[in-house]
Amino acid sequence: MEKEKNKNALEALKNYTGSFCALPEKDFDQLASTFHYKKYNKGEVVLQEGKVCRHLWFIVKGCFRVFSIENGVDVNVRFFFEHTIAGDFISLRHEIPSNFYIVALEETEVMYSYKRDYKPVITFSKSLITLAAEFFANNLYHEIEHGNSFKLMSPEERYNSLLLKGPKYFERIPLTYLASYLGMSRKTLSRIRSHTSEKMEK
Amino acid sequence: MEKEKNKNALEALKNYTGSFCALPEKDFDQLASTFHYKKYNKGEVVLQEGKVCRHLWFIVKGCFRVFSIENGVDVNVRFFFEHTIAGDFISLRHEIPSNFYIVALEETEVMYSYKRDYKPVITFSKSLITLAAEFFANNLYHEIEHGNSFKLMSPEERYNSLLLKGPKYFERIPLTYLASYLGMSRKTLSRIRSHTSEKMEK
DNA sequence: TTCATTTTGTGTCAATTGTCTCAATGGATT
DNA sequence: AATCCATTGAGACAATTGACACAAAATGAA
Repeated sequence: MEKEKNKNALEALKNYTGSFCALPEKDFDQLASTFHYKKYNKGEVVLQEGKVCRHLWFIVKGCFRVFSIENGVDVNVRFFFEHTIAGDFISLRHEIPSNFYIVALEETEVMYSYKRDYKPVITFSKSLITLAAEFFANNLYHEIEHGNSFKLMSPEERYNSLLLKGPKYFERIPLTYLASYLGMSRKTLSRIRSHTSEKMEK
Repeated sequence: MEKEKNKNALEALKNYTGSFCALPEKDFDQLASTFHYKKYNKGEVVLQEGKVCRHLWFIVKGCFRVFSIENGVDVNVRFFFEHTIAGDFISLRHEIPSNFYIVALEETEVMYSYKRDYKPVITFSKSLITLAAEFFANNLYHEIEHGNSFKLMSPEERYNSLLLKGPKYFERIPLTYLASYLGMSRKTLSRIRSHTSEKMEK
């Protein structure tokens, strides 16, 4: 049973890496061998603020939210859904304490891998370095677009562009968390929503 | 004379790549051979909105601003200073028309390289792929931090954190451009500045 | 220097957004 | 069914921010 889950999870991981670049079987297997299966309960803390992030997580099923507490207020900076690689990339890279909490929003299955395990494997394989470069490039483009949205768009436009990214945000993430992710108060988000549904009725 | 400039520029490029990872002489030379020297006048358009970005620019001296015109308003999303690599990375990667203008804010000297020239060189060298991965990772971290600043900080805190990044922003970039980069109106930026200088006097 | 242009600071007023609050809603659990 | 708890929507009011306009200051060119 546990083996079965592991197999499916590795299959998903293989699809994920494959979406960036084709890896020789051997290289994928070596990378995959550094990953371990784990399940988090809803609400379980994945990474504690102040701790160095020493793994990354490939999410097989479920999602994480990344947040910090600023003056007692819960501010969500990011969400990770299934079939993406999660982690505090800044803490991972510089091996400094994380400024964020990571918590499972749902019951979440992951494959996780320690940096001390995957790093040397990647360093010695050209195809895995290419994978890493593609991964960072891909993340960079999404960060740029998300960051630009704060300069180029009004709160309402940011809301609409999140709608376009798919319904999963609104189906699975409480609005309170989405509000801070969109850089607005819960009240503003609520106003936008009632405003747009009014329009819909007309 | 032109050769002399070229030599200095390549020296700067070498320092820059060296800050990410040590490259074998041969690999650096191959990469460097794809770069050409060019000088832009102040105000000169480097990339036109709607055009595909086909090069990247290593800035030897001077700076670029990246902006788009939203409803007739000039919104600055990024600045590139000397000793960094500039470009519209999204347009470059996907070879789609850029949403942005890039314009020289000062008289600017660059080494530029076409993607069609540098891409194949990088692809065949493990150390150059590593360089690319480090480059993307480094940019990603800065983008993450900048993006988070819109969720975690007030306009005034964003202003202060830009001050901490060094005086070059305020010495070389008109406040009008900085305001939109910081996601606030010129009026708000001006208020913050007069507010903080009041405090300084007390 | 002189003139034109760009950049900046600020006043006024309107619009937007936020804080605080509480009641309604909807699950989940027993 | 009854209870608990997390989530949501919205009212009242305050604070922040923005749009517009204009004058002062700085900059650059002739």
